[in-house]
Amino acid sequence: MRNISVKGALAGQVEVGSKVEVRGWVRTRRDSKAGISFIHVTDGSCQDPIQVVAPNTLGNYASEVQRLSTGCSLICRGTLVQSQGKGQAFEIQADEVIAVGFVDDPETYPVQPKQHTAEFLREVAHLRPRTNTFGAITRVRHAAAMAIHRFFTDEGFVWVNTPIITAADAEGAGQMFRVSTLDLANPPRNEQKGVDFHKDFFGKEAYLTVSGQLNVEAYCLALSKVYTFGPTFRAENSNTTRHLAEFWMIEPEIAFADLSADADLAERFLKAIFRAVLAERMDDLKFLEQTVGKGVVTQAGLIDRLEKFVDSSFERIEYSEAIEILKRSKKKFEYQPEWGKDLQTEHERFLTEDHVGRPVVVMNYPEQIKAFYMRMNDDGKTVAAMDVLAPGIGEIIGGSQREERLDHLDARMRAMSLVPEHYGWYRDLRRYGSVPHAGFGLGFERLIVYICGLGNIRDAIPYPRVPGWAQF
RNA sequence: UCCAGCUUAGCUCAGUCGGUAGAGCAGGUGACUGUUAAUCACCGGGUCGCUGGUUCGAGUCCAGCAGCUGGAGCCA
Repeated sequence: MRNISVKGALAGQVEVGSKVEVRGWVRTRRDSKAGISFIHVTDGSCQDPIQVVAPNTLGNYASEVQRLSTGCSLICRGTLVQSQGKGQAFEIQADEVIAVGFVDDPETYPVQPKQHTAEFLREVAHLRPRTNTFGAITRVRHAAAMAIHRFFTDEGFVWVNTPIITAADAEGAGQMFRVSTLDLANPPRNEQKGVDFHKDFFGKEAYLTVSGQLNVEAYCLALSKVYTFGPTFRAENSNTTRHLAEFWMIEPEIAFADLSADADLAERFLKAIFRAVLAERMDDLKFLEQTVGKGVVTQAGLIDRLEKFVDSSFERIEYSEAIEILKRSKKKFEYQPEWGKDLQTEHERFLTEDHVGRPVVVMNYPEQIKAFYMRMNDDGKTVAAMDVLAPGIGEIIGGSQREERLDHLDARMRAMSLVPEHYGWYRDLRRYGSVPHAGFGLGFERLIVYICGLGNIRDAIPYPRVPGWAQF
C-alpha cells in the first residue's frame, strides 16, 4: 500500500495494478445503479481530480459512501487501474473508503460544483482554496514565486530580507501603518502635550515598511546584485482592483548599473517568470482560461498573451516622446497629456495596448513627479526613472537609476522638503565607495493578476487586506 | 477620498403599470444509468440589506444609513 498524490497517479507515475492510497476531498459524487459510486477526489496537487470507483459491496457503502457530498474529506485505498470510462486514463478501484470528515449541512456548504462570483468567494476566503479556480491560482502563485528566486539565483543575485518594521520615513510619500505598544486610550504625553514616543517600544515612532529599497541599497553596495521579496504595507485609502493594504513586493538592486541595464533586467526577469509558469503550470492556465466570464478570471486569452510576451521585445520610449505620441493621437483622453505631468492610467493603456501592442518601457520622467532618490539626468529636467507598461494591466514595474552623487542627492531632498540629516545612513552610502546603481519594484500580486487574467487583485492573494476588510 | 451602480431562497438571477414572490443550480426523496458540474420526476426552502416616508396597498416610488462592486485619484 503506497500513499500517492492525485498528480502522481494521473501522470502515470504509478504502476497500473498496484495498491494505492489517496487522501483528499470530494469534488462530486455520482451513483450508478450498476452498484457503484463514482467519487471525484482532489488533494490539490494538480488541477484534475482522480476518479474513485466505490462498489456497493463496501461495508460502509450505504452508511457513509452514499452520504459523501462535495467537500467531505476521505481516504481511499484500492487498486490503480486503467479507466473503463471516458474522460480519464486512470482511476482507483476502491477496496476501502474511509469518510474522515463529513460536511455538516450540504445545503449550506458554500463551495458548490458551479461557477461562483468572485465577490461571494471573498466572503468565504477560508473555503475558496477548495475551488478549482483558487487551487489553480495558488499553484501558479507558488510556481511564480519559485521562478523568481530561481531567476535571481541563476543570475548571481542574493536574497536580502529587509526589515518589516521601520522607523524611517522611507520615501516620504506612502501612508504608513503605525506600529506601537502604547495604550491608545491613554498614551504617555510629552511636555508639548503630544504623544511621547520615547516611551514606545522602539523609543521612537515606528511603522510597517512601504518598501525595502533604501535598506537593500546598502547590501547592493556590498554584494553587487541583491533583491528583496517580502510583505509590504500601504495604509492608503485605495479602493481599486489593483491595490492591497498588504502585498508582496520584489525589489532587485544592481550595482555598477544604469537605467538601461535596469530595463534589460526587468525584461529578462518578466520573461523568465512567464516562461517558467507556462512550462510548469499549463494545466492550471488552461483551466483558468476556460473559466473566463463573470467569475474570478475576466481577461480572455491569457496563455496567448503570455506566449506573445516572452517572444516579443520590449519597446522603449522616452517620456517626452510618449507625451508627443499621446498628443498626436486622435484619441480623446479625459486628462490631456502634458509634459511635466504624470501619465494617467488611460495614457499608459493607450501606449501599450493601442500604440505599440507590446510591453513598453517609458524612461526619463520629469524630476518633479518622481522620488528624491532617482538620479538627475544631464538635462537637469528629467530623472532616470522607468515604468514598464504591459497590455491589459498598465504599469507593472516601476524603477530607476539611483542618485549616487551626494551633492545631487542632498539637493533633490531639499527641493522636496526632506531633511538630509534624517537620512544619515542612506547618505553614508554616497560617502563611502558610492557607485552608480539601479533597481525596480514589482508588486507580486499584480504579476499574478496578469498571469492568471484576474479581474481583481484581491483574488491574487489568499487573504486580502484592503480598507475596511481584514477578515480571516 | 470622489463619481456611478448594486443589495430578492444556500448560490446565480428574474420580478412588467405599485396589488403580499419565481426560475436554474444546490439540498431531500424516488427512477434510471461505467457515470463525467449525469439525466428525469416530485418535495422542502424567503425578515425582498436596514430605518423612515408616500400610498387603501411598497420587492417595486422617495429619503437617509450600511455593505459590496466598478471607475477615478494615489500607487506596486
